[in-house]
Amino acid sequence: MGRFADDLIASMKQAAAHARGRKVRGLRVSVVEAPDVRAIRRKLRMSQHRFAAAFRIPLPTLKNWEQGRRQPDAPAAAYLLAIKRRPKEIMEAVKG
Amino acid sequence: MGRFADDLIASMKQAAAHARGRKVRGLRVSVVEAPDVRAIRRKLRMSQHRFAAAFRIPLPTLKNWEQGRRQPDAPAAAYLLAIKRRPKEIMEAVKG
DNA sequence: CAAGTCTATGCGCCAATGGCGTCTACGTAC
DNA sequence: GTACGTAGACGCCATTGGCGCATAGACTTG
Repeated sequence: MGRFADDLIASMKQAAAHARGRKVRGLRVSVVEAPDVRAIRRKLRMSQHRFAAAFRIPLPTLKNWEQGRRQPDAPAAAYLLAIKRRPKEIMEAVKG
Repeated sequence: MGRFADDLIASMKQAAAHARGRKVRGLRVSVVEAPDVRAIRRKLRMSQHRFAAAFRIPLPTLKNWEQGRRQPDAPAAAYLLAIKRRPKEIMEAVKG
């Protein structure tokens, strides 16, 4: 299987997990839809490593999100939304 | 005591908590210094309620941070850093 | 003065996440 | 072949996220 197939599978797992339980933290429901981290990253053409470094997200955490093993909590979801919409500005803002 | 004295006390509590244990999550140390949330918010002249809403941070979470009861995790710290440096852009980015 | 509103502190509670390490697997290049 | 970089999978623990409720000032209004 190629990369795309793997991605599809991963996405489906995420979708399944997403549809299954919408609880995010403390039994509640998230207000902001957690953006698709991988899609955002791929769009920026960055490896997990670089993406994590650029936005100061611990690599294991990013992996957890992309693999659907963990769900970004509310502040993280907001952060990702901001990254999605203004990647360059955010990258600049958190640099150095 | 006035508002400023209260703020000072709160800040000192935070400072104490900060100096005491530098662990952030999973026994490790944070790379990004967690910005002073209250300072950022005050600078924007927003109430906790509005600040939380504007940046999609759950109000209780914001309170925990400001009271020094909890420490923003790495992604949250990065988010706060971004907010500190480009408040308006971020606010715009996560709006709607 | 009292009543109501807004703002913020303090704290208990639970499940979920953050964060790390390790192992495995795939591709490409040397 | 071997080395390297990227990424998926999973175990583990302490800490946080997230909520609710009670309390306490400050400011306005009746």
